[in-house]
Amino acid sequence: MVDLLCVCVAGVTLKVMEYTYDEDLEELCPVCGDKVSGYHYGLLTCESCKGFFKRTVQNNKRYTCAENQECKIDKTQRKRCPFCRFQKCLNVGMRLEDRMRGGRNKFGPMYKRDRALKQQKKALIRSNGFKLESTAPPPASPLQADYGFTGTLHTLPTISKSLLPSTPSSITPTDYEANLYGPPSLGMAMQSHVPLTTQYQYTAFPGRAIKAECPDYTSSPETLTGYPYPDMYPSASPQPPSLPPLVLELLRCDPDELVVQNKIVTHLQQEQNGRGRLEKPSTFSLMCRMADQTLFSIVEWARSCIFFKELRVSSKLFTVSSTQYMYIQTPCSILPVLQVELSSILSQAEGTLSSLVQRGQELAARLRVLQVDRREIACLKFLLLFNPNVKLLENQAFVEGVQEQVNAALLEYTLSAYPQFQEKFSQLLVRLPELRSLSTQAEDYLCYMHVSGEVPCNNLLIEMLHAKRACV
DNA sequence: ATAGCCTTGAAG
DNA sequence: CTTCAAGGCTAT
Repeated sequence: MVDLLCVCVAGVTLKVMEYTYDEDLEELCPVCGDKVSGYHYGLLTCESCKGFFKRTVQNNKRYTCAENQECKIDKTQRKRCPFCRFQKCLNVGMRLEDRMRGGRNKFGPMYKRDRALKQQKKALIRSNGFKLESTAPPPASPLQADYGFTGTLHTLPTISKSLLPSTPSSITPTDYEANLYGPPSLGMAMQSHVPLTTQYQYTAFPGRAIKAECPDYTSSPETLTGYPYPDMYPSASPQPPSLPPLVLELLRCDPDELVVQNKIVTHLQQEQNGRGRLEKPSTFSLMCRMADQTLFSIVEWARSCIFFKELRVSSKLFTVSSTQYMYIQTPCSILPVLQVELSSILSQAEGTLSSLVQRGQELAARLRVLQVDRREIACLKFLLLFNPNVKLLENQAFVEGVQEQVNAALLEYTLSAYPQFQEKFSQLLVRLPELRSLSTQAEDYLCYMHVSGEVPCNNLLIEMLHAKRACV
């Protein structure tokens, strides 16, 4: 249970704006911005860039750039510098991998997965009325001319199907989506409840005087999967202490870790099943995909949570620059299910990654010592999401208000739940900067890997990265 | 050389 | 059978 407590940090900025329906969701060619005509050589591109890439490779063309090899490529200027155009083709991920005329080639399963990913994104946007603002493709970096063409595309580790827990053998797009959004109890819990949005004005903390009757299931420790009340700090009475209303509310929209974990595992299995067992394992790629799925869960959570909804009403465009977001338990509990040993990651991974994992584990260990329970985790997540230190937020006052409220609720809770451990509150808060710095390090690493072309394309993680660079 | 349209043909 | 990306063709 709590011994599985572990931390996954996503260095993430969610740039969110109210979605207007006249804005088209159509994809643009990542090379020149023209209209896409389908998947070509690994990704969605326009007809002309497809033809250009084909000609270049088929006829073994060599171009030279008259400028500094950093020409802008767009629809009107794409003819100007074939060198830079081809460079961009490679940089955005066009590949000639064992292609064949007609039919489905090796890219086939990848296209399918990519489509599924886009479906997810669309559904996310539709369902919450937000648009995840993703920005232009990565800046064309001066990579070696012979960059690419070798397997950065198919590097997911082979996960033996037979060893994994059983999953539905096939998932239709509909099933897939349903699976993504989980049981209705997760996201919908909010809507079926009293309109608490009015209860928690950011200016006024409802006050400790208000004691909830706690009719809710969240008040019963037995139903809190994974985070039982530690017996080490027994409260005076056999019944659980009543929770501050805000803590209750935060818990209510906090998804069950196991459910989240299951969703991610299922997705990874599905991916792997569509991929076959031939490909070589790559730890990094697996972790990217894991992180990517974790992100979906984060977005899910954020959109269903109380204060986030408030923000949306009060501001047209804002950036939840929660740069640091803690996700509990993900890698350490998922990896064993996937039959991947953490130690093997540490040995396989090169320096930076393994030091990241190590730091994460150390932090997790420190949290473990604190016996963080589920209610506290729910609070910590909010404290990370609504981070007033990030100046990009428009409604600074609101964010600070949230911080204040959550802080107060957490303090109240820890004091009443763990009277023997008076410093628990401050001990918890002291971990936040560590989390943030780990998150930043993870982000930098991801950025570096992305520039080197190592991150699988069409990764939500990367989109977030771009969104962040764009608004800093 | 470019880019829009056409044909092919494996996979579902 | 249909789908749809790779490759071919050709007016610009």
